[in-house]
Amino acid sequence: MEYDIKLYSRKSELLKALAHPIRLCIVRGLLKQGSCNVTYMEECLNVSQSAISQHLTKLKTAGILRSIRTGNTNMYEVVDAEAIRLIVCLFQEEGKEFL
Amino acid sequence: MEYDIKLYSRKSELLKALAHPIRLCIVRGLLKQGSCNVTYMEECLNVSQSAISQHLTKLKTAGILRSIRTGNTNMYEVVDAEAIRLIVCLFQEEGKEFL
DNA sequence: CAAGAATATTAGAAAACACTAATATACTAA
DNA sequence: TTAGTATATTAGTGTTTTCTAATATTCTTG
Repeated sequence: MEYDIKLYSRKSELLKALAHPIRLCIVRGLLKQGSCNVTYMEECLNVSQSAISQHLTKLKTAGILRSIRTGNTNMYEVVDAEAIRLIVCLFQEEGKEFL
Repeated sequence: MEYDIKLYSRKSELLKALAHPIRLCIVRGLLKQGSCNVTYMEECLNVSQSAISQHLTKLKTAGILRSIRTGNTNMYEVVDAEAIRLIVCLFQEEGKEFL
């Protein structure tokens, strides 16, 4: 049992970033529908604007999402391949497709 | 973006349980070598006995590990299929085998 | 320009986490 | 039975997380 701190810290940072029901739903939702803006998420998830925004910031800081501003709205999308793999794995039920 | 709270909470609990470098190392180590006891982990990871024990408890509570007591020592092993899938996915590097 | 819409940021409080130090429990062996 | 070994539990403390409420920033539009 080798403890490569760097490796395990990096991997667990990824897990931590995803380890919240709202963030998990956001990332999976984005994977399913490509991209969307903050207000839409706010309405769907029924969570305050500030809370959503803070979760998005966390996901962005972790390198999982990026945002593209178009005028007044900010579209988010998933960009981290490892996160995508993980989500797909996490939600693949035996015998079912994910997307 | 449907927010099935139950589903996402359950999944994020699993992620949270794994989202710590020491716990991640423990679970992956156990996957690699089948099972091992607390003292061994303590020495390998160079973490205090109490800390290890507390992490193990957390993993056990999450249903990821179980322990089998034999006399004086407690052997732990991974029992959660979903956790195994996740770890394998997380550590599979492109083009490489995991185990 | 003024008002409104979309989003981000900040401050602060409550809860959860992770560690240490100390102690408890349970078994083994002299 | 006493000492030692392996592990668990508890209490306490500092840190991190997550939320709300308030405010700030940026754009758009009348």
